[in-house]
Amino acid sequence: MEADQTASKAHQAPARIKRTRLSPEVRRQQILDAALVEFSAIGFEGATVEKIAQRVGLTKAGLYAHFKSKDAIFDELLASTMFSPTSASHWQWSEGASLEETVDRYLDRVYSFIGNPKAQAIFRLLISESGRSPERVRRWHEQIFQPHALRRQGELDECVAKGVLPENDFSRKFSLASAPALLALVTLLLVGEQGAEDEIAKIREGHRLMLLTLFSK
Amino acid sequence: MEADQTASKAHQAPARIKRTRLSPEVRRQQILDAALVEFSAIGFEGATVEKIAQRVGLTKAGLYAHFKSKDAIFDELLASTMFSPTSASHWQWSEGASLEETVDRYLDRVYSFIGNPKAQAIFRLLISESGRSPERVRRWHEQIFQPHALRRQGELDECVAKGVLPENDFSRKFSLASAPALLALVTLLLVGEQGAEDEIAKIREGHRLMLLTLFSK
Amino acid sequence: MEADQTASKAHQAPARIKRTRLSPEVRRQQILDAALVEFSAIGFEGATVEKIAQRVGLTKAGLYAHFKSKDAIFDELLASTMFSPTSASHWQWSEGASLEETVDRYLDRVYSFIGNPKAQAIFRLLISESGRSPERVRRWHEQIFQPHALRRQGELDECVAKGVLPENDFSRKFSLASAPALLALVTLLLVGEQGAEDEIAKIREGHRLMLLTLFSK
Amino acid sequence: MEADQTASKAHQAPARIKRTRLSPEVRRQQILDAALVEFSAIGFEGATVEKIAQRVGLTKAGLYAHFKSKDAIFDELLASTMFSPTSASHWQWSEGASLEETVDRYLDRVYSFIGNPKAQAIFRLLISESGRSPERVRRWHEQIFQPHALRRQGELDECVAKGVLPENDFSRKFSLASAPALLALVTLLLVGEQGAEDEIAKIREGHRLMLLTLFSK
DNA sequence: AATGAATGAGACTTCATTCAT
DNA sequence: GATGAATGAAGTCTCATTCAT
Repeated sequence: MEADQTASKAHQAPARIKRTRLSPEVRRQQILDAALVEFSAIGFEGATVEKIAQRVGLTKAGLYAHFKSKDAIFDELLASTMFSPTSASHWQWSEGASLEETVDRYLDRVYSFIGNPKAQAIFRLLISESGRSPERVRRWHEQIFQPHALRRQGELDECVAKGVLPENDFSRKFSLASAPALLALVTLLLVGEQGAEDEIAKIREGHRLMLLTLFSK
Repeated sequence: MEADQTASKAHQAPARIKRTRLSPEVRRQQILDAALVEFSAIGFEGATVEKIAQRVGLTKAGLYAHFKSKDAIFDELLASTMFSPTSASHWQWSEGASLEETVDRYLDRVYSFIGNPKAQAIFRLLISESGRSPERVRRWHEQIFQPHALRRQGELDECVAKGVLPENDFSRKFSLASAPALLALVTLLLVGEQGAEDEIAKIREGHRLMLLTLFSK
Repeated sequence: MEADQTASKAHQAPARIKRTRLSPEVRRQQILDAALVEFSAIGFEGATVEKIAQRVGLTKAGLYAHFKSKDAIFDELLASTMFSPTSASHWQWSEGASLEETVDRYLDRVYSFIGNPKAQAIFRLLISESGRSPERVRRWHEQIFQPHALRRQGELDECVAKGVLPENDFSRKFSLASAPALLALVTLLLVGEQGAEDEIAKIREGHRLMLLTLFSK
Repeated sequence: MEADQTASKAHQAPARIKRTRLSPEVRRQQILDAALVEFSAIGFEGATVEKIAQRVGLTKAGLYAHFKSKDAIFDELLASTMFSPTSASHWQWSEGASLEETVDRYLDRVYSFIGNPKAQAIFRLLISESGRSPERVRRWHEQIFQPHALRRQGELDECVAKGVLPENDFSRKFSLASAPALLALVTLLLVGEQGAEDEIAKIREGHRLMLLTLFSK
């Protein structure tokens, strides 16, 4: 089956890069980057070692000098820190900031995050592979996502401590407050970058109102 | 690569039965059902026609008497009405129901829906294939999902009309009010049925509070 | 592999004929006719029972009511009298005919014969299958072609007896005198009906001169 | 359908050899050679990539490293110079040679040529595929055969210029003078090497007389 | 570290043929 | 006699992986 013509740009042109000799670490990282794009675009089974290699400017055999198998690439990909959704803080307290300012800053960060192709790729890959490799995905959730979630919650808690946000059921569970952003991300994937802009804007606006309402007082 | 041992039960050893002759309508539906399970479990590329056929109790060639190609199965799957998330109403107004009762009834339905393996399969498939076949997924969104969303919003509107729910920014956009359920669905997929129960319960509880807060007054 | 677009017209449109109930003999003959077209066009291996059946307005299974197997069709085809190159006489003596008249009458018949799509199909089929089934083709040569050759030679002999043609080495071997017609037939197959007209005309003219020369005196 | 037991020797059980690594040029040529044998023996559709590969001592996948598809092999086969009927001259003038000597030398060459299994294979393949791929065969005729024919005619012309052969309608069209050899080739294919010897001898004898007669004076 | 020819396994698809209706 | 669903075998092609260079 031919994939749609309109496949996302990120996945186009695995054009053969010039042959270069690079340090192992750099190569490994290049390969992981390339693999993320390919795996996310057509899934683990659909992706081919050949294309991943091409994307890095290697032959298949050359790639095998760095990774034992396609599977090993996938494993390392899920384990890699690059797979942490983000390291940038979302909820950031700043001296004398109002609730509105804090919420708007949060929205800026989180909607910028979901617009990031890499984040989209990671999300798609995880959902896709949750069927084929539930164990690995669960492991990712525990080892990569949970710590990330703790950091996010920690940020929120600090905002509460500083009095910028109220202490209530909603500030106690950051993920609930983020749920609309997940809706936006899913919409983005299902509808595509182009068609989703309006819808995303609406979701974001609703998200803003919601946060202001839930965090009011 | 072998998929994890723990792969969801839905995706297991199909049993081969003796040669049976069925009407095209029945067979086609059987095939679509089987295909949904397989595609969702390992993606379109990973799924094999052989297994889909086995699951239906047919040989590969038998399957090809009903569908022109693997691709055609996928196409029809996305187009089939069965792919409409659900036809049961979510927001249901009833004479003299309180806000709490209405919200609880909604939560019952929506969390029962996301617990449904078929719904999970559809969601996973759509996200997975949004990379490989964005056009087809977009089409699904337009032709299958949008009408569904309109029905849901219509239900909500009726509750507002009957005075059960207030008219405000949140009742005007049902998807916003559903966002936490999406979070629950994603959590379910990433963590697995077993491990996610507690988390789901927490999300649901937060969801409930959120709705009561947003719809209060 | 897709065959050329330009495939000979004779092989086009195996359009489904209306379903009719016919006597076995008629059906068998229809099937043989259809099989000749298909076999000749793409060879025994390339031809499909399905298409042969369609061409007759039957389903595959229906065809099997008349022939035990694809192979049996082929066998009967080679054995059928229809496979005799022609039953019309080539060399025909007539009272007081001149050499030129006799030769021209012969040329009319033989060049009309090689222009006949059925004759072309038979020739192509025999050459093609001489690799796959040499035994069967040899049998055809013995049992179908040789008698035919004898008849042709008999006709020639009669012309000699009547004094229309001289008795010499060339009148003793009709096939030698026909060789240029074979050249024309092969040219026709290799170049196609359209492109070969001029060439055929030239060959025929040469053929005429040759016969007049060899049979002169 | 099993082909006859008596299928020509050229088309028999290929032996598998250990893994060998050869240069692309060598392999490609090996593959083309093998393909000619297989295609000619059972036609393009009947031939299998597996057998062609085996004949070369490769696996299917190995073969696909050199050719994109079965079709591509066929294309290149028809285009390859090896497909030129022969490069050796047929009509060769030599100082003071008599007509008889010149004719006999010609007959030696041309009957040796049609006895060559490769020539037979090419002829059979072209006739067979003239149904399935008329365009390609026509192209072969134009680009490969025509130049060959010109060379042959040129040789004849030189014999005329040197006074060895007369200038007349028959020396002006070499193909006419060759027609009996074509008859011999076709007889060879239809009857088989063994059974045709006598017949071939007779045709050749007739051919000789014919040439001497037509070229006399 | 890198290549490219080679491999074995397996995927999709087609087809001659059967069988219950 | 005819049908259409079903089958088993086989064919083309792809792909992860190996190995000699």
